[in-house]
Amino acid sequence: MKYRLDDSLGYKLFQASRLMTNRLNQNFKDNGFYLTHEQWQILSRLYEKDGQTQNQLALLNEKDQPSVSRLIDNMIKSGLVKRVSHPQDRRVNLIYLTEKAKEIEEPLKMLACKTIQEASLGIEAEDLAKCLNILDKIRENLK
Amino acid sequence: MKYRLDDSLGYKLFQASRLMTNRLNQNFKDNGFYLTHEQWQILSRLYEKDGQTQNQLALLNEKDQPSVSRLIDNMIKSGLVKRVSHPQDRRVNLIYLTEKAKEIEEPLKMLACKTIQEASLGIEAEDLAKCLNILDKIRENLK
DNA sequence: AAAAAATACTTGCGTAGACAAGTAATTTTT
DNA sequence: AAAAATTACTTGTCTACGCAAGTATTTTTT
Repeated sequence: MKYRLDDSLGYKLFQASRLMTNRLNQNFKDNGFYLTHEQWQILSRLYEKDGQTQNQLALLNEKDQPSVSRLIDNMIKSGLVKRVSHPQDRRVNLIYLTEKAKEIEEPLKMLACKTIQEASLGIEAEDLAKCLNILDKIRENLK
Repeated sequence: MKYRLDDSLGYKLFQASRLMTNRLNQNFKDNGFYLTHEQWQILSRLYEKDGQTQNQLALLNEKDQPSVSRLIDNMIKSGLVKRVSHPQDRRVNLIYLTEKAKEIEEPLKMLACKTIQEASLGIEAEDLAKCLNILDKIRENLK
Protein backbone atom coordinates (compact mmCIF):
# COMPACT_ATOMS: atom_id res chain seq x y z
CA MET A 1 0.00 0.00 0.00
CA LYS A 2 1.15 3.49 -0.87
CA TYR A 3 1.58 5.23 2.46
CA ARG A 4 4.33 7.52 3.60
CA LEU A 5 4.45 8.85 7.11
CA ASP A 6 6.31 11.99 6.03
CA ASP A 7 3.51 12.94 3.64
CA SER A 8 0.62 12.16 5.93
CA LEU A 9 -1.69 14.81 7.30
CA GLY A 10 -1.56 13.41 10.81
CA TYR A 11 2.21 13.42 11.01
CA LYS A 12 2.55 16.94 9.62
CA LEU A 13 -0.08 18.20 12.03
CA PHE A 14 1.56 16.44 14.93
CA GLN A 15 5.01 17.84 14.22
CA ALA A 16 3.82 21.36 13.47
CA SER A 17 1.78 21.37 16.66
CA ARG A 18 4.62 20.06 18.74
CA LEU A 19 7.10 22.60 17.40
CA MET A 20 4.66 25.37 18.06
CA THR A 21 3.84 24.44 21.61
CA ASN A 22 7.54 23.92 22.29
CA ARG A 23 8.32 27.34 20.89
CA LEU A 24 5.64 28.90 23.05
CA ASN A 25 7.05 27.17 26.13
CA GLN A 26 10.50 28.41 25.17
CA ASN A 27 9.34 31.97 24.60
CA PHE A 28 7.69 31.98 28.00
CA LYS A 29 10.79 30.57 29.65
CA ASP A 30 13.19 32.95 27.88
CA ASN A 31 11.24 35.84 29.29
CA GLY A 32 11.15 34.53 32.83
CA PHE A 33 7.64 33.10 32.80
CA TYR A 34 7.52 29.55 34.06
CA LEU A 35 4.36 28.05 32.67
CA THR A 36 3.50 25.48 30.04
CA HIS A 37 1.31 25.96 26.99
CA GLU A 38 -1.36 23.83 28.66
CA GLN A 39 -1.33 26.18 31.64
CA TRP A 40 -1.50 29.07 29.21
CA GLN A 41 -4.70 27.57 27.78
CA ILE A 42 -6.23 27.62 31.24
CA LEU A 43 -5.04 31.15 31.97
CA SER A 44 -6.47 32.36 28.65
CA ARG A 45 -9.88 31.05 29.64
CA LEU A 46 -9.66 32.78 32.98
CA TYR A 47 -8.57 36.06 31.41
CA GLU A 48 -11.74 35.86 29.33
CA LYS A 49 -13.82 35.03 32.41
CA ASP A 50 -12.42 34.62 35.89
CA GLY A 51 -13.86 32.18 38.42
CA GLN A 52 -14.87 29.28 36.19
CA THR A 53 -15.41 25.71 37.35
CA GLN A 54 -12.97 22.94 36.52
CA ASN A 55 -15.64 21.33 34.43
CA GLN A 56 -16.15 24.48 32.36
CA LEU A 57 -12.41 24.77 31.83
CA ALA A 58 -12.28 21.13 30.77
CA LEU A 59 -15.09 21.58 28.24
CA LEU A 60 -13.65 24.79 26.82
CA ASN A 61 -10.21 23.29 26.35
CA GLU A 62 -11.49 19.89 25.27
CA LYS A 63 -9.64 18.10 28.03
CA ASP A 64 -10.95 15.53 30.47
CA GLN A 65 -11.58 16.35 34.10
CA PRO A 66 -8.55 14.52 35.50
CA SER A 67 -6.23 16.47 33.22
CA VAL A 68 -7.70 19.78 34.35
CA SER A 69 -7.69 18.73 37.98
CA ARG A 70 -3.97 18.06 37.90
CA LEU A 71 -3.19 21.07 35.73
CA ILE A 72 -4.87 23.22 38.35
CA ASP A 73 -2.87 21.45 41.08
CA ASN A 74 0.32 22.46 39.34
CA MET A 75 -0.86 26.00 38.67
CA ILE A 76 -1.71 26.41 42.34
CA LYS A 77 1.79 25.23 43.23
CA SER A 78 3.29 27.86 40.96
CA GLY A 79 0.94 30.53 42.29
CA LEU A 80 -1.08 31.22 39.14
CA VAL A 81 -4.57 30.33 40.34
CA LYS A 82 -6.65 29.70 43.45
CA ARG A 83 -9.17 26.91 43.95
CA VAL A 84 -12.26 28.03 45.86
CA SER A 85 -15.13 25.78 46.86
CA HIS A 86 -18.46 26.91 45.41
CA PRO A 87 -20.50 28.43 48.25
CA GLN A 88 -23.79 26.83 47.13
CA ASP A 89 -22.57 23.53 45.71
CA ARG A 90 -19.73 21.84 47.47
CA ARG A 91 -19.03 19.49 44.58
CA VAL A 92 -17.85 22.40 42.52
CA ASN A 93 -14.54 24.25 42.59
CA LEU A 94 -14.24 27.76 41.24
CA ILE A 95 -10.85 28.66 39.81
CA TYR A 96 -9.64 32.22 40.18
CA LEU A 97 -6.61 34.06 38.87
CA THR A 98 -4.08 35.21 41.44
CA GLU A 99 -2.80 38.79 41.41
CA LYS A 100 0.45 37.46 40.02
CA ALA A 101 -1.39 35.88 37.08
CA LYS A 102 -3.37 39.06 36.44
CA GLU A 103 -0.20 41.08 36.33
CA ILE A 104 1.40 39.02 33.60
CA GLU A 105 -1.60 38.89 31.27
CA GLU A 106 -0.27 41.38 28.74
CA PRO A 107 3.29 40.05 28.44
CA LEU A 108 2.00 36.50 28.07
CA LYS A 109 -0.41 37.55 25.33
CA MET A 110 2.42 39.35 23.60
CA LEU A 111 4.55 36.21 23.69
CA ALA A 112 1.69 34.10 22.39
CA CYS A 113 1.30 36.50 19.47
CA LYS A 114 5.04 36.55 18.90
CA THR A 115 5.06 32.77 18.66
CA ILE A 116 2.31 32.83 16.04
CA GLN A 117 4.26 35.41 14.07
CA GLU A 118 7.39 33.29 14.21
CA ALA A 119 5.44 30.29 12.98
CA SER A 120 3.67 32.06 10.15
CA LEU A 121 6.60 34.01 8.80
CA GLY A 122 6.46 34.23 5.03
CA ILE A 123 2.94 32.82 4.78
CA GLU A 124 0.29 34.88 2.97
CA ALA A 125 -2.44 36.05 5.34
CA GLU A 126 -5.02 34.70 2.94
CA ASP A 127 -3.42 31.26 2.76
CA LEU A 128 -3.07 31.13 6.51
CA ALA A 129 -6.73 31.99 6.97
CA LYS A 130 -7.70 29.17 4.63
CA CYS A 131 -5.48 26.80 6.56
CA LEU A 132 -7.14 27.81 9.83
CA ASN A 133 -10.52 27.03 8.31
CA ILE A 134 -9.32 23.62 7.29
CA LEU A 135 -8.04 22.99 10.79
CA ASP A 136 -11.52 23.86 12.07
CA LYS A 137 -13.05 21.49 9.57
CA ILE A 138 -10.72 18.70 10.67
CA ARG A 139 -11.68 19.29 14.28
CA GLU A 140 -15.34 19.16 13.33
CA ASN A 141 -14.84 15.93 11.43
CA LEU A 142 -13.15 14.21 14.34
CA LYS A 143 -15.18 15.54 17.23
CA MET B 1 -4.36 43.33 23.65
CA LYS B 2 -6.51 41.64 21.07
CA TYR B 3 -5.81 37.94 21.52
CA ARG B 4 -8.26 35.06 21.51
CA LEU B 5 -7.09 31.55 22.23
CA ASP B 6 -9.90 30.05 20.14
CA ASP B 7 -8.74 31.94 17.06
CA SER B 8 -5.03 31.31 17.47
CA LEU B 9 -3.00 29.19 15.10
CA GLY B 10 -1.27 27.33 17.91
CA TYR B 11 -4.46 26.31 19.63
CA LYS B 12 -6.16 25.17 16.43
CA LEU B 13 -3.10 23.17 15.46
CA PHE B 14 -2.85 21.66 18.91
CA GLN B 15 -6.48 20.56 19.03
CA ALA B 16 -6.56 19.26 15.47
CA SER B 17 -3.39 17.29 16.08
CA ARG B 18 -4.65 15.86 19.33
CA LEU B 19 -7.97 14.79 17.84
CA MET B 20 -6.17 13.15 14.98
CA THR B 21 -3.70 11.19 17.03
CA ASN B 22 -6.51 10.16 19.38
CA ARG B 23 -8.57 8.98 16.45
CA LEU B 24 -5.67 6.99 15.11
CA ASN B 25 -5.15 5.37 18.52
CA GLN B 26 -8.85 4.57 18.63
CA ASN B 27 -8.91 3.10 15.13
CA PHE B 28 -5.98 0.88 16.03
CA LYS B 29 -7.65 -0.23 19.23
CA ASP B 30 -11.05 -0.85 17.64
CA ASN B 31 -9.38 -3.25 15.24
CA GLY B 32 -7.48 -5.15 17.90
CA PHE B 33 -4.11 -3.47 17.42
CA TYR B 34 -2.64 -2.25 20.66
CA LEU B 35 -0.16 0.42 19.76
CA THR B 36 0.02 4.19 20.10
CA HIS B 37 0.48 6.71 17.32
CA GLU B 38 4.03 7.32 18.56
CA GLN B 39 4.76 3.63 18.22
CA TRP B 40 3.19 3.78 14.77
CA GLN B 41 5.68 6.49 13.83
CA ILE B 42 8.52 4.16 14.76
CA LEU B 43 6.99 1.20 12.95
CA SER B 44 6.52 3.32 9.82
CA ARG B 45 10.21 4.12 9.77
CA LEU B 46 11.09 0.47 10.16
CA TYR B 47 8.69 -0.55 7.39
CA GLU B 48 10.60 1.86 5.16
CA LYS B 49 13.94 0.47 6.33
CA ASP B 50 14.34 -2.25 8.92
CA GLY B 51 17.24 -2.37 11.35
CA GLN B 52 17.81 1.31 12.07
CA THR B 53 19.61 2.70 15.09
CA GLN B 54 17.76 4.46 17.88
CA ASN B 55 19.54 7.64 16.94
CA GLN B 56 18.36 7.42 13.33
CA LEU B 57 14.80 6.82 14.50
CA ALA B 58 15.05 9.79 16.83
CA LEU B 59 16.30 12.08 14.06
CA LEU B 60 13.70 10.91 11.56
CA ASN B 61 10.82 11.40 13.99
CA GLU B 62 12.24 14.58 15.51
CA LYS B 63 12.26 13.14 18.99
CA ASP B 64 15.05 13.12 21.53
CA GLN B 65 16.97 10.01 22.39
CA PRO B 66 15.38 9.37 25.78
CA SER B 67 11.92 9.39 24.23
CA VAL B 68 12.93 6.88 21.60
CA SER B 69 14.75 4.75 24.13
CA ARG B 70 11.63 4.36 26.23
CA LEU B 71 9.33 4.02 23.25
CA ILE B 72 11.45 1.09 22.11
CA ASP B 73 11.31 -0.38 25.63
CA ASN B 74 7.53 -0.38 25.43
CA MET B 75 7.47 -1.75 21.90
CA ILE B 76 9.72 -4.61 22.96
CA LYS B 77 7.33 -5.35 25.82
CA SER B 78 4.44 -5.56 23.39
CA GLY B 79 6.45 -7.65 20.95
CA LEU B 80 6.66 -5.22 18.04
CA VAL B 81 10.43 -4.82 17.75
CA LYS B 82 13.73 -6.34 18.81
CA ARG B 83 16.78 -4.47 20.06
CA VAL B 84 20.06 -5.90 18.76
CA SER B 85 23.49 -4.67 19.68
CA HIS B 86 25.51 -3.51 16.69
CA PRO B 87 28.17 -6.15 15.96
CA GLN B 88 30.90 -3.59 15.17
CA ASP B 89 29.97 -0.77 17.54
CA ARG B 90 28.67 -1.74 20.93
CA ARG B 91 27.35 1.73 21.67
CA VAL B 92 24.74 1.29 18.99
CA ASN B 93 21.46 -0.61 19.08
CA LEU B 94 19.81 -1.78 15.90
CA ILE B 95 16.04 -1.99 16.02
CA TYR B 96 14.33 -4.71 14.02
CA LEU B 97 10.71 -5.50 13.32
CA THR B 98 9.36 -8.73 14.78
CA GLU B 99 7.43 -11.16 12.60
CA LYS B 100 4.28 -10.02 14.37
CA ALA B 101 4.97 -6.41 13.37
CA LYS B 102 5.69 -7.39 9.77
CA GLU B 103 2.41 -9.26 9.57
CA ILE B 104 0.30 -6.28 10.55
CA GLU B 105 1.92 -3.74 8.23
CA GLU B 106 -0.91 -3.61 5.72
CA PRO B 107 -3.83 -3.39 8.13
CA LEU B 108 -2.04 -0.65 10.10
CA LYS B 109 -1.39 1.35 6.95
CA MET B 110 -5.03 0.94 6.00
CA LEU B 111 -6.11 2.29 9.36
CA ALA B 112 -3.71 5.21 9.10
CA CYS B 113 -5.20 6.08 5.70
CA LYS B 114 -8.70 5.64 7.04
CA THR B 115 -7.96 8.11 9.81
CA ILE B 116 -6.75 10.69 7.31
CA GLN B 117 -9.88 10.18 5.26
CA GLU B 118 -12.06 10.68 8.32
CA ALA B 119 -10.23 13.86 9.17
CA SER B 120 -10.32 15.33 5.67
CA LEU B 121 -13.92 14.53 4.83
CA GLY B 122 -15.47 17.31 2.79
CA ILE B 123 -12.20 19.14 2.21
CA GLU B 124 -11.16 19.87 -1.37
CA ALA B 125 -8.02 17.96 -2.34
CA GLU B 126 -6.50 21.19 -3.59
CA ASP B 127 -7.20 23.07 -0.35
CA LEU B 128 -5.84 20.20 1.70
CA ALA B 129 -2.63 20.15 -0.34
CA LYS B 130 -2.18 23.87 0.26
CA CYS B 131 -2.73 23.35 3.96
CA LEU B 132 -0.10 20.61 4.02
CA ASN B 133 2.36 23.00 2.40
CA ILE B 134 1.65 25.59 5.04
CA LEU B 135 2.22 23.01 7.76
CA ASP B 136 5.59 22.29 6.17
CA LYS B 137 6.36 26.00 6.12
CA ILE B 138 5.46 26.32 9.79
CA ARG B 139 7.74 23.43 10.65
CA GLU B 140 10.54 25.06 8.69
CA ASN B 141 10.00 28.37 10.46
CA LEU B 142 10.18 26.81 13.89
CA LYS B 143 12.92 24.26 13.35
C1' DA C 1 -37.99 10.48 53.53
C1' DA C 2 -35.20 6.85 51.47
C1' DA C 3 -33.14 5.02 47.32
C1' DA C 4 -31.25 5.80 42.91
C1' DA C 5 -29.14 8.58 39.55
C1' DA C 6 -26.44 12.28 38.17
C1' DT C 7 -22.73 15.56 38.74
C1' DA C 8 -18.05 17.40 40.04
C1' DC C 9 -14.00 16.22 41.21
C1' DT C 10 -9.82 13.12 42.63
C1' DT C 11 -6.77 9.15 42.49
C1' DG C 12 -4.36 5.38 40.24
C1' DC C 13 -2.05 3.52 36.36
C1' DG C 14 0.22 3.41 31.93
C1' DT C 15 2.20 6.12 28.01
C1' DA C 16 4.88 9.81 26.31
C1' DG C 17 7.65 14.39 25.99
C1' DA C 18 11.38 17.69 27.56
C1' DC C 19 15.43 18.42 29.93
C1' DA C 20 19.54 17.29 32.74
C1' DA C 21 22.79 14.11 34.16
C1' DG C 22 25.05 9.75 33.90
C1' DT C 23 27.40 5.52 31.68
C1' DA C 24 29.78 2.94 28.28
C1' DA C 25 32.13 2.49 23.97
C1' DT C 26 34.63 4.56 20.23
C1' DT C 27 37.29 8.06 17.94
C1' DT C 28 40.39 11.83 17.98
C1' DT C 29 44.09 14.26 19.80
C1' DT C 30 48.43 14.68 21.78
C1' DA D 1 49.69 4.48 24.09
C1' DA D 2 47.30 7.58 27.21
C1' DA D 3 44.13 11.44 27.67
C1' DA D 4 40.40 13.96 25.90
C1' DA D 5 36.47 14.46 23.20
C1' DT D 6 32.66 12.53 20.97
C1' DT D 7 28.88 9.42 20.28
C1' DA D 8 24.97 6.30 21.55
C1' DC D 9 22.21 5.21 24.78
C1' DT D 10 19.94 5.06 29.67
C1' DT D 11 18.09 6.87 33.96
C1' DG D 12 15.85 10.35 36.80
C1' DT D 13 12.56 14.06 37.40
C1' DC D 14 8.70 16.78 36.16
C1' DT D 15 4.66 17.77 33.19
C1' DA D 16 0.70 16.19 30.83
C1' DC D 17 -2.85 12.97 28.51
C1' DG D 18 -6.27 9.13 28.44
C1' DC D 19 -8.85 5.82 30.65
C1' DA D 20 -10.96 3.44 34.65
C1' DA D 21 -12.38 3.56 39.16
C1' DG D 22 -13.47 5.88 43.39
C1' DT D 23 -15.51 9.63 46.58
C1' DA D 24 -18.51 13.23 47.90
C1' DT D 25 -22.38 16.07 47.08
C1' DT D 26 -26.63 17.20 44.98
C1' DT D 27 -30.74 16.13 42.37
C1' DT D 28 -34.25 13.12 40.92
C1' DT D 29 -37.21 9.40 41.53
C1' DT D 30 -40.19 6.59 43.99
